[in-house]
Amino acid sequence: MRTVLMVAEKPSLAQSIAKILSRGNMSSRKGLNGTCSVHEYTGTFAGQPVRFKMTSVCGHVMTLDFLGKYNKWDKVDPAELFSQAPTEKKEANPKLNMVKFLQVEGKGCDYIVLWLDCDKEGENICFEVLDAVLPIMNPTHGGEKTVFRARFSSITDTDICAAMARLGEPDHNEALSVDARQELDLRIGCAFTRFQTKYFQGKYGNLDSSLISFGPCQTPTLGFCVERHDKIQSFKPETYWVLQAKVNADKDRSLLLDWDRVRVFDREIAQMFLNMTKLEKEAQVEATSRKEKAKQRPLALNTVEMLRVASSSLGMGPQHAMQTAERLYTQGYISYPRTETTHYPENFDLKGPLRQQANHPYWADTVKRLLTEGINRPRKGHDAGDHPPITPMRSATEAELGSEAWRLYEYITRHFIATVSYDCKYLQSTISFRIGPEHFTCTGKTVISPGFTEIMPWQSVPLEESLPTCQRGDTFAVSEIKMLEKQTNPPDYLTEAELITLMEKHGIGTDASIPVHINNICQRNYVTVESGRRLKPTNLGIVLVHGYYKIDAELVLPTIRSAVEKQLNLIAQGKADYRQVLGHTLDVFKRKFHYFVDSIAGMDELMEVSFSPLAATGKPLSRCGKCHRFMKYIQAKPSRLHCSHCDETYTLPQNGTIKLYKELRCPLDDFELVLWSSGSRGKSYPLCPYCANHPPFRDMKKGMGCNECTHPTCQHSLSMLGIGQCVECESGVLVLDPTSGPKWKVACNKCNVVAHCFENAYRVRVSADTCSTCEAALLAVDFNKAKSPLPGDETQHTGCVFCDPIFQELVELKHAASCHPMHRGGPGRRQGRGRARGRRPTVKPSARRPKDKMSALAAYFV
DNA sequence: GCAAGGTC
Repeated sequence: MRTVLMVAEKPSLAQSIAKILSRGNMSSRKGLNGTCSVHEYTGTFAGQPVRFKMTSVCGHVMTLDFLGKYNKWDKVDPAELFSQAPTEKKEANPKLNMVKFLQVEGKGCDYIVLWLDCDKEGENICFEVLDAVLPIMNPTHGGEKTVFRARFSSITDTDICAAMARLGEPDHNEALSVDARQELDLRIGCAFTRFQTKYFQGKYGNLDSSLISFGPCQTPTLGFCVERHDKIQSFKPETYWVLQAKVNADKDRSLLLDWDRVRVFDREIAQMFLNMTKLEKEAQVEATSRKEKAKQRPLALNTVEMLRVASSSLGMGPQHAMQTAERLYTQGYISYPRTETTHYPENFDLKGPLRQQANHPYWADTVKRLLTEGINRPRKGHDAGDHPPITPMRSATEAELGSEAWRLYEYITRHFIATVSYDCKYLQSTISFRIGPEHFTCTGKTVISPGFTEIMPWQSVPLEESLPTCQRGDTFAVSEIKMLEKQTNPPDYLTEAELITLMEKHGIGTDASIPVHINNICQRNYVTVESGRRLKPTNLGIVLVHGYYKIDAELVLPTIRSAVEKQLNLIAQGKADYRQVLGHTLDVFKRKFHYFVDSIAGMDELMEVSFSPLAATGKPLSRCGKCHRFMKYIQAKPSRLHCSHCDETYTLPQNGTIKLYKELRCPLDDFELVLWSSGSRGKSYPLCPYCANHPPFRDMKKGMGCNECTHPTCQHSLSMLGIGQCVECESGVLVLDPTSGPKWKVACNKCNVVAHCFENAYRVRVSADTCSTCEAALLAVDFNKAKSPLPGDETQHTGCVFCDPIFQELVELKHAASCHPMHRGGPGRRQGRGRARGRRPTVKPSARRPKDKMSALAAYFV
């Protein structure tokens, strides 16, 4: 029997499609990556009995990147990234082993049906799947067609079955347009980002961002926030005047009337109107009206609307809201949370999910009434052909979800119930008055039936006192008429919800990527989130956007994305050649890039105002090995040392503190050593600023400290302080931390394993002798007489940390605490001591040879 | 270390 392989874009879709096509008669198993499942069933295909294997990928299989050597920032001129630098496709998520998985499942298959999402990205993934699978599938049977594309516009029985009945072919042009987009985004984004980052970081010490990034989505996103900031800055308040009148409605009630002119900006004119009206005793009713109005029930919920409400009403940022929604989805509480669609499919079961809410303590009454009296037909929304709108899938309580997830779930559920509820109906009454020659109006709203606002109380029509009944010609006594002086107010900073709306409107990002872009501009310190989730640009954010405006406004305008997308659409429609469009667009941006580089002084002028030059930043810390003057320690990210005399910058390890290490010097280059520490519960090691940036030996990499240095005789090196192989990781070595006493530590130089040992010993040294059992270096430990835990009044003992029975009591294995609580812990403690008995690290003689001039010279004197 | 797009 022949086999048909079918591939969807995500595991959840593979399951729903397989369920529909097999009519629930399938067997499922997990694939080798543990994430994707394979659903199998039998049926007919091309007029023959076949075995179907339905599975999925997890989004894109591949991602685009530069060849490895072009990812070295200091070796490649960013301008090369526009054309010379070759790109390659890499597996998007190596952990998922997607290519291997597809090949294992695709081996021996005769046909393939592609069920990827029906958008351009999905079309592109079709070809990623084909690239992986076609080479290992069975050879075709005499030119017979073997590759099919299923096109569906919703995940419903009818649609899926119809798609299966008329399979087509994948659209290569659409896929190519995505290839072009990927290459453009990569080349343009990386070139600008690298140039800006290097240029400004090399000049300023307090930029407080480790990366000055640029991108066709993130930069316009920042642009929106700065645009609002500029409006606030340039706002000039204006004084205006309004007339306010009060009339007596009943014995003890007065009505406040609104002036039909609203306001005037000239005091004298306002005064004139006041003079004309203030002597009037009565207000004449000129007209009355009563209109029934409706406030519409909401459209079915899609992702962006959910994110807007999460931000504005729940105070939950988009990234966090999305994570929460995804968790609710995987736990089966809500439907798939990434969708653009606001229209329920025609045969969508609305009553099923509603019934599940019928006993919920918060909304049972409303739901029961809807079920007995009949639900309302939902409004016609937009069908993007992706997934149905977001709906609750089963009832839940706050206790089982936890308060954060509950609040989002509660909103989704209330929104869903509201979509099948009735519109809110209210009566709007208006009375038009005349006082002297001036006209005034009074309006009032009374609710006739609350409809959906019962389940969405925050949407209710505010309660107002009803207006008195009256008719044309009636008069009311004027109780007060006065002139008020007011001022126009500046707009406030952009709310996250407003930003989402702007991004959606201009086509910046997608429902899935909008939260990422917003998160990016926060993390890069371009904006901060203020109260009410308003986004206030930082100095850095403002300077960047103003700089782009000055040099080339197109770099920050929202049209930067849509203009390129227009070109890409031509590829997708087969109206333009992929190579030509790509080449042309790259050429345009290459010119923009060169112009930007040439004009960077314009942005730099703005930087100068807000930031301080490297030489003026930081505190003197340690001495340079070349000029022997003090270098300044710049704490702001990325933390580094700067020698203003030599005009050199040395980057330091991040996320820790740096101190001077007893004025000790590196024997290779004479630089003073510094001590890096991740905190009292973490680990610390000395490092040479020069070696960390210019690794002295072949087997050393950038950023390494003395605990990884293979210098044969330096007292701080791995060779002198290393004890034995790490108990947990593959390549690490446990190294004595010479600064840790009296709470001595031995820490792995690769992972976060730390052993606390010999508390209160006053001296711990690594001996030249090794353990006869495990070859680890022996430790010589000296205690004070009073504090010695050693047996028989001994104060000194030399032994192996792993094997010595006396030492075993004095050593405790732990993991270093990192700065962020999320990263604490690390791999679990192994059973027993694992392969704790490590060899003493040996250094290959070839590795000892110093590599660069400076250290070669110094090594000569060692 | 960089983009934006999928998805987990």
